Amino acid sequence: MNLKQLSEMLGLSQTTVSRALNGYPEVNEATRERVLRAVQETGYRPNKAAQRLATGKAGSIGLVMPTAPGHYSDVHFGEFLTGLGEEAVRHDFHFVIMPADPDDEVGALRRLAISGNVDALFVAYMRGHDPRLPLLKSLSMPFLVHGRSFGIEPDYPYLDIDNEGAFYDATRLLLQLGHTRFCLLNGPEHLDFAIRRKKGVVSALAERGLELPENCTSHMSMTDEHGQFAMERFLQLPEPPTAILCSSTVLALGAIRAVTQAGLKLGEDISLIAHDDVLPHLKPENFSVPLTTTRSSLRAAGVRIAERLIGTVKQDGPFPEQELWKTELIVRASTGAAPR
Amino acid sequence: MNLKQLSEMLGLSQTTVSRALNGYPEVNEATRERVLRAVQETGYRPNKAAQRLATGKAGSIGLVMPTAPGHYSDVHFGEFLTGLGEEAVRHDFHFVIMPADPDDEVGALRRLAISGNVDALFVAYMRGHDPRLPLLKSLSMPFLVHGRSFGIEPDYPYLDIDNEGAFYDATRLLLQLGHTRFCLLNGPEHLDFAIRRKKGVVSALAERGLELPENCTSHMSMTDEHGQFAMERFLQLPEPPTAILCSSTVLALGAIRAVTQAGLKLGEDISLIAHDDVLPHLKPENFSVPLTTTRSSLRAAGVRIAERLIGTVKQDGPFPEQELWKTELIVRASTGAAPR
DNA sequence: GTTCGTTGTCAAAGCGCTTTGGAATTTCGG
DNA sequence: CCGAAATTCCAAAGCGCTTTGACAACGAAC
Repeated sequence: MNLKQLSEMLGLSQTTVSRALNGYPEVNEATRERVLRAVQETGYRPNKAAQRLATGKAGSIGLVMPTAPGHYSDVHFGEFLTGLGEEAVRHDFHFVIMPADPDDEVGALRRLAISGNVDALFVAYMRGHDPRLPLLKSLSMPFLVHGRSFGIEPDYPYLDIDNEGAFYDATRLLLQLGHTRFCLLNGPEHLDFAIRRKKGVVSALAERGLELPENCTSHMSMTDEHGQFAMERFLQLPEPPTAILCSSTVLALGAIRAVTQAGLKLGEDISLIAHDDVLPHLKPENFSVPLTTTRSSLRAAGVRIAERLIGTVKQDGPFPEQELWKTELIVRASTGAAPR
Repeated sequence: MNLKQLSEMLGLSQTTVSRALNGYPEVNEATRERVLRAVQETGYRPNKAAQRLATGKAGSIGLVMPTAPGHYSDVHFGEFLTGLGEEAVRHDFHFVIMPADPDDEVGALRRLAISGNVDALFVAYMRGHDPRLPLLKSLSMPFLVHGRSFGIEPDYPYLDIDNEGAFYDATRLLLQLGHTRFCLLNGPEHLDFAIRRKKGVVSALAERGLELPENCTSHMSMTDEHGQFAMERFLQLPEPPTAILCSSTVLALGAIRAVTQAGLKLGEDISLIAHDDVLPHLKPENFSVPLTTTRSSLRAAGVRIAERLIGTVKQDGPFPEQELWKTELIVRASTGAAPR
């Protein structure tokens, strides 16, 4: 069933039917009623490809999903996507997901953009000096960035959380509890959030005249295995840390395993604060020792990003170009006074 | 840059350029070279919407992502998607993801299908007597199902793992170890895999004249919280179980917490076997007591499904219509002889 | 009774691509 | 050197939709 058939069936022209469907005013209410009823009965749906070809829009936002053999799927990605989806479904938008090797993000993004398949672009996993940003700016297509790119003038639309502030606050709390030997379990070194979180820790320590030694920070993709591995290394240092900052509850899962296996008590021998993306399957309050966390819902960020992006495409704006969300520091049992 | 401009630039007709690009034989090699070079230089890419309109194909497979406020994002979904993506990227295919309320799966699927935006459909989270199956069959569009639908003649293309066999084998192992009191921590009741796994357990027990009482099975979405909650209930039964079967390592995570908090020893007081989808962030060998599991990689299934689906669209077939993968039963430390 | 807005409708052009049916050119056997 | 076959290219139609510009039909206004 296409427009032509439908209009013939109704004895109307395609124009009139199209207008009736798209809510144009210059069509008789009775006629519109009749058309709408026919659509109900026949189950007619406009062909999106044709619609896109004609209008240049088709209600889709594009994103690149990093994937490759050997590349870990990221729990955080799924959670974020759910948030995007939750909002998109309300507007009958969909996503075009282009899987791409992480080494070819720029190429994939360009292909996606000029494929004429999407109305707007979304990018995440920002890096320092991210090469996608110049591309995006040159593309004359709406886009929105989750995170920011350290080292590049923030003159692009983004939504980010205050990573630096979060880890600054967390570090200060641990300092107040008397800790002096810190370690940081961070995400991959090149990623923007990792850079900023480290910065937060370093500057809080600096205020007390302390440093974060190179061998007390570890950068890795955020799996529990990596967390355990790194924590084991930390515990073997000549002066092992008493305070741990951790970029994800997933990392914390592994790190805590290492702590326990070393016969240490979390919240007594070792204090730990993790960043909590509010992953539904991994709640900090459910850890055997409930975790003190800096919290910001990844999913909520997804919802908001979809909202802004869709709004931009539909020209519902204006939206704030930049948003920086504060995180909450929630104290639970994994932090305690430094052992003496 | 579009075809017309490109062809004018080259002094050729659109036809010739199009043919040169799409590998048709009736074009001079020298001409083809020239066209290809021009494409390189200009960065020309065909408009997918136009291509789709003209050919009816555009290299995309559609899937519905269940999502709603309050609906848990599912780790398994992300992992599976990564597998799909890994294969799709090799063929320059992409996904169109339509988010939809779980209550409106059928409607969303229909909309996606007749939107003219996808070449093939993929569905997962199959239920018993799944209403999407009749729809899919009536749609005259290639599709592939992950899982099966209990109660419907399996005359549709699917890829599934042998859920019943897996849990049958796991139960037998526990029986051989002398266990007699079993509990099953299962996924949502209406889902096909849950139905079959339960069936596997029940039939293995039946062979020994045992039953699985109603209050010894629990159906819920697979988060660690639910796992813990259900396990706590099981442990309060008048005759608590010594053997646990568990539909996911995520559930196991919570269940084990409950076991530990009850002061029981895993692998001694309680034996547990979980199904392992090979989630990279949750490896059974990394549990404090390494987990005995039935294993089948969800990601590998994703790769295979994409391979078949893309092959079908490209008419590369023939592919087997149905595939049933065996799982591996891997014994680790979480299973031991029944306590006496 | 003519003119002028309104209102409801339509025919046709155009979006960027593929593909059909033919035309122009080249090749080659006889 | 001619006619047929093979090669190389082109003009135009068509995919399903939106949108522009125009046209009847109808009162209202002069």
